Amino acid sequence: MTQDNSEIEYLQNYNVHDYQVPLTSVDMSIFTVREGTLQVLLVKRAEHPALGQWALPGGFIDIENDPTLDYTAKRKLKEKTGVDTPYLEQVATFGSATRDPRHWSVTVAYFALINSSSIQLKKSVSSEEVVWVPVKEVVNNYSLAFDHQHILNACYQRLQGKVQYTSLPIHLVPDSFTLTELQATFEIILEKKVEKKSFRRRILDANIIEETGEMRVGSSRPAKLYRLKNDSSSHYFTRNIEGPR
Amino acid sequence: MTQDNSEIEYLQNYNVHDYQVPLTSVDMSIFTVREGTLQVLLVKRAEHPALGQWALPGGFIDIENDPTLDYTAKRKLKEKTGVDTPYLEQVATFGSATRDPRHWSVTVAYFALINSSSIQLKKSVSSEEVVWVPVKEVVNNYSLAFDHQHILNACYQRLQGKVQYTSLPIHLVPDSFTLTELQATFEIILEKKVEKKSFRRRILDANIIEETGEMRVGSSRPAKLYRLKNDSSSHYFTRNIEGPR
DNA sequence: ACATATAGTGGCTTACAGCCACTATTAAGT
DNA sequence: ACTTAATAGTGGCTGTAAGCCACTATATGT
Repeated sequence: MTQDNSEIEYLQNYNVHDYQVPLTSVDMSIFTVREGTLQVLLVKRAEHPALGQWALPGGFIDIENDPTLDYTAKRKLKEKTGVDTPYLEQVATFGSATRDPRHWSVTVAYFALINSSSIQLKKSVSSEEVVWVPVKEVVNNYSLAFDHQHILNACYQRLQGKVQYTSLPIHLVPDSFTLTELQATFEIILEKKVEKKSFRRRILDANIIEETGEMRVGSSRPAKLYRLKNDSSSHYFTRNIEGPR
Repeated sequence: MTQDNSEIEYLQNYNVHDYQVPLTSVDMSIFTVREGTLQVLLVKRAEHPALGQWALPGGFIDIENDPTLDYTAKRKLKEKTGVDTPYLEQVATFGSATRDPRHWSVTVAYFALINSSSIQLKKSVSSEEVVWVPVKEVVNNYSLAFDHQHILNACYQRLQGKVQYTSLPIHLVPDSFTLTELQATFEIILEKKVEKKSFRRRILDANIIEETGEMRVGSSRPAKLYRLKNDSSSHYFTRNIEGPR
């Protein structure tokens, strides 16, 4: 069915402000692994409401300039970190009459994974106060603005859950990495040890990484460096990683 | 940090209509298994825009009366089907400048699973035209309003994906069911045969159902009837179901 | 009684994760 | 030069849950 005259007329007379609509925003958990822990980026709110409180970065959709919701998320990420091509995943949407003191409000939560070598970039981008904080610390003894604690929890649980059966942590290590470094990243997120042999079999059999030809040299036997293969997205395993009992 | 005077003042002067906000709605894929296929409920749009086209049931958040987004979804479901306590899961949120001709628009997609014995109820609830259509048919040769085809696809893929490692189809069979009936439901969604013995082991070992004590009698050996155990949510298996090669 | 049909099981095979000890390869210390 | 420490990487067995398929069990219909 195509547009007829009555539809054209309807659209001409349509005015958004005739309706009560919720506020709609995007909030993100930007994760990285630094200093041996999973950390999340927080900003200190520079405006009302919740002025001065720590919060997840986010903001309203820019109706004039954002073509899509994903674009809004990417824009926010770039504003805070300077990072352009992260792993970005939509997690869930939270909406209620009470989560924002201003109005009925809806927020779409995303998480982004950026590797620790990208995070230099963030410093000079914005004048806001911005910090990296270990997720565990935030979950246990921080108080974030609005329901951001709850949102962060949802993002963290999604991440932790997916690490059981995907190769997501590849996006948290630098472009070239050793298997031991990758395993350590898995262990940090899972909060448990992973068995070396089965980990290596799993990753190698998945056929998602390739040797760079280079080696990482240190104070002992050098290790092969790998990179992500086609830059294709994530691999899904058919079994969960279990780890030693 | 608690509210100070400047925050109170800010909130008093706040007016939603000073800002450009997107329209925000909820759309749902309501699934059931009927006549041996997975079907989805469609409504014929009775209003502009896309008047007369088939669409997923959904609508705007009722700012005055809906406390949460989930409530909006439940309300819509009840309006269309009369069903009160379905399995309801949020799938994803789609937002762009172009998906609705009226305005920048955001929609939160849910799917609901209801069992085939509940669907009597739907008839008299609303005067709108409402139909059950096999999902495969819609995906292949229907044209739905807005981006609803795309939304349906996302819901369908989420469902199909989760059936590999959860017990979701329990919500698509009547309150008491035989293992063979449950297996058939899995097979319909997965679009492949499932091996009888391993299916039964898997479900029984998960400890999520219990015998009712009754039997389903037919034209051959009667089968034990089971019910969902604690009404607890879904079980997650650590391995995907594979099915015969 | 016997055929038919579906319910339900026994017991082997297969796939892949865990386990753990063994070998390999480097830098640093003497 | 040789030894030690340290981390990289592997061989080969065990364990778990899925697949396979033939077998038994229990009803109805004639």
